[in-house]
Amino acid sequence: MDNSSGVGVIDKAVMVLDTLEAGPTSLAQLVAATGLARPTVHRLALALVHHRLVSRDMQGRFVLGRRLVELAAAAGEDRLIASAGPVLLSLRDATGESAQVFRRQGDARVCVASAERPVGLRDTIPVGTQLSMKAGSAAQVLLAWEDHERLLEGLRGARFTPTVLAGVRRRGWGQSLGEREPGVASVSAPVRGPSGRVIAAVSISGPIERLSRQPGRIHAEVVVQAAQQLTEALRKSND
Amino acid sequence: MDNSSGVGVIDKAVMVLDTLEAGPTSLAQLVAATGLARPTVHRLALALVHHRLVSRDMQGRFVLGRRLVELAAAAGEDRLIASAGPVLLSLRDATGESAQVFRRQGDARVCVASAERPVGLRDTIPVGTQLSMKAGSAAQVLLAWEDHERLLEGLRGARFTPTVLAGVRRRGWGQSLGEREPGVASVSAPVRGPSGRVIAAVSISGPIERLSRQPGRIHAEVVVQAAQQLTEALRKSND
DNA sequence: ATTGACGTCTCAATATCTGAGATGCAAGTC
DNA sequence: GACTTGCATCTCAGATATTGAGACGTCAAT
Repeated sequence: MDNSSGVGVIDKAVMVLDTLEAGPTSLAQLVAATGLARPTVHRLALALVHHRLVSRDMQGRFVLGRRLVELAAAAGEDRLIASAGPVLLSLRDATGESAQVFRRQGDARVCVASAERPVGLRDTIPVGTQLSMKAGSAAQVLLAWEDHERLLEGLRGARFTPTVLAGVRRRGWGQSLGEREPGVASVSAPVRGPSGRVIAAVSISGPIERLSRQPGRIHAEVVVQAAQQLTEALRKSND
Repeated sequence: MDNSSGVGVIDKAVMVLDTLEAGPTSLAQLVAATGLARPTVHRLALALVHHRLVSRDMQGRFVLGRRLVELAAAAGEDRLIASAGPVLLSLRDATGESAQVFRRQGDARVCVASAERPVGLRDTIPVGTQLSMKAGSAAQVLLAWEDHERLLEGLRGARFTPTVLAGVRRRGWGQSLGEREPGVASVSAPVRGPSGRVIAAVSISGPIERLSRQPGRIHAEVVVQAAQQLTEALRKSND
């Protein structure tokens, strides 16, 4: 494989990062592994330290830095949001309701993607909105597959019960009526990461009058399908 | 803050990565955000794409790349291993037994750090060793706090039972006698990440003759303390 | 058909990067 | 204590890699 990108300094800096992937590495070892001149490696490594892409351990060895974890988190978020767009548009059109993707963030859930029903009575949840983990079908789904203790902690003060969460796990989806806001119904299903763990929830929401008092009966199938499409899309873009 | 590292190309490349942290960005937007000349940004961005630190979405916009996730995973592993060393040495000395840290990897657990008892009858588990998730106190601890379905899946074919795992959750530690290997006893406790989730297990292991048929009764306290020290060390190095 | 915005490419000029060699320090050996 | 070795850090003359103005191609809007 041609390893030259056309920008020599970046090629060399990446050689340093690649070498550090194996673990803490002294300057001498970096020189040996990269084949570069010692002052060159020294200067590049210090530049990467300056930008927190690399740091130094107690023995002065170079190690990969925290900034990489920050950038990686942003990269992961990008992929979820990129994949969610078309899936939510399809779901909105199939159901005629607004559709969203939520992620958990501590004691709240955050809307990270949204496709709104364009006309008439509709539930509007702008991207970035933080909602409670104590109410709503998305909260149920984000909680249902947590470990026992976190599940019990999450249920404290919640508008739903352990029995409801057991139902969510059995059926693979959740529904709510007026939990987050009077008059609003919703249906949600889990998005799973490559390891199978629930990382997000796909939801539709709208007025009870239109979604009925059993919104899951009508809409669960397409919501579950949309969530599975998103799970598949994320798995594929890992390859 | 002085933003110049002494290597101009790296400074500029990092400006591009920093800008992309906010999400998919066109070339024009990168030019505006970085203040660099258009061909410069173009060349640097293509070089980062070449090394998979950046990629392009369906609209041709630049996005943070998958290589960052790979490097971040390595960075995380580095920190666990770096923090584990002194903790395991203390634990080995306090108990007189070999001490290890295990992480889960699919259907196996892997020893990522180890401090061996130097003399006499001892249990040796070299770093990198893969062991079963179906036997041993570390397997119990890595499994006990999983969600209900993953917990049930993990119990299939296991040498321990749901009742044993409930005890692990209640006490905060697990013990085993001859599960992984006849004549070997072990005690393990959970290491938790910043979100509180179990990410690794601290263990001691040795002959039943020395550890007794109730190794937890004697050693659980220091194993739990060692695991909590490691949890704290990881939390601190996030700041 | 024309215009404007954007992405991509070229290449002369020069600013940056390189790396040989020097220096400082710590650890090991005698 | 003196000496040697190995490693990290620093300097700076010279080479070259990088820069960015300008050209070109494409596409969407008018």
